[in-house]
Amino acid sequence: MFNNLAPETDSASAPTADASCPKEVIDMRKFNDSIPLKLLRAREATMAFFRPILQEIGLTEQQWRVIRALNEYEELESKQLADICCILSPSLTGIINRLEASGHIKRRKSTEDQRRMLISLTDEAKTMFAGVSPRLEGRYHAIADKLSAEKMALLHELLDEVINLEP
Amino acid sequence: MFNNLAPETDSASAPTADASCPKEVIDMRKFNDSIPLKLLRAREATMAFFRPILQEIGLTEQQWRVIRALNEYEELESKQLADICCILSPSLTGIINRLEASGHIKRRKSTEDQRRMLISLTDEAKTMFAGVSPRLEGRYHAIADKLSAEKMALLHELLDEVINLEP
DNA sequence: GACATTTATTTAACATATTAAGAGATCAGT
DNA sequence: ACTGATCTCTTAATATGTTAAATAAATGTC
Repeated sequence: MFNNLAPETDSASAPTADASCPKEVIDMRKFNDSIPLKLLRAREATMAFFRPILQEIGLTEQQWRVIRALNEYEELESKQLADICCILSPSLTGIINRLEASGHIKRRKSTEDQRRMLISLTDEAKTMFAGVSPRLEGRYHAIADKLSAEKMALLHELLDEVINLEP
Repeated sequence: MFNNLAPETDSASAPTADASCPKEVIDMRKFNDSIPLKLLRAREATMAFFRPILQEIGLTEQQWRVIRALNEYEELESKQLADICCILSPSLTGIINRLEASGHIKRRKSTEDQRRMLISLTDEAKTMFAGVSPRLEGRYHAIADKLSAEKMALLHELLDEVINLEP
């Protein structure tokens, strides 16, 4: 039997601790124990520290990720950018277009391989990045402080291992 | 899905080790050390275990999350579902509509509060869930095995702490 | 050197994320 | 009972996620 019944009231059954879980389904994880969901929630929790600042400067998470990568690698191909930023190519196409239209990035074609598109930040974007980056770094430190540096380091290690998992 | 960086060909600058990094910014994290990005990558890595199965049955991640929650809580309000599944209400509206159109869920209005929409699985969806769930559980165990149960438990603890962080 | 095969990027079609605003229902205080 | 605030859900507008397919340039093979 796979269905475990939640207690029924009319409108809502709260996330019950449910101590009456039968042994046949003892290994069945509860909904909230899902690792992918927890990773999603954890990401939301951390992004909550940065979102207000990004919203203030009118950039989305993904746009900032692209700008941050370009600030570090100077010039990148579209595919490299997609890999680094964890954004699929079709999504990146739109992001690049909008960032170019807003004057944050510039593009040129590789002279060797006409397929490749090389992307880099404009001077204005570099200046903007330098101005905003400290504030975001501050929020990052806030996270590390609240969690403790030790746990933060441990989390990094574990996440690296998870990232390297392959089906 | 997200491969590593391709080797540099054109004029693209590699992940600059940049020995000339001044001390003022010695604590500036490299791009790939961002916790939100790592959480995103880790989530991708884990979802890679499940995605093929979900694609096989023609359901998206979010749709499956909703179905999984309803299977556990039997009947939920739209807002409860949004909270549990970590999906914003406007997104959930569409998901609910599509899941209803495809015969996976049914909805009724609360008799007490005409604002509230109560949602539950159809019998067909319950049967489908019971059939597919074991396969997904198997993939879940594959993750736990590759990572080790101890690290898995540790990761759960750390993620719970991160989730409870507040700006 | 013609040809099928790869590779980088884009387009298309649909689903979801995000923020703001709107329509209805309920509740609080008067 | 009346008004205003609050709550639930939906709609709207824009941006991104996801898969498949198209385009064009480079590569490999015979």
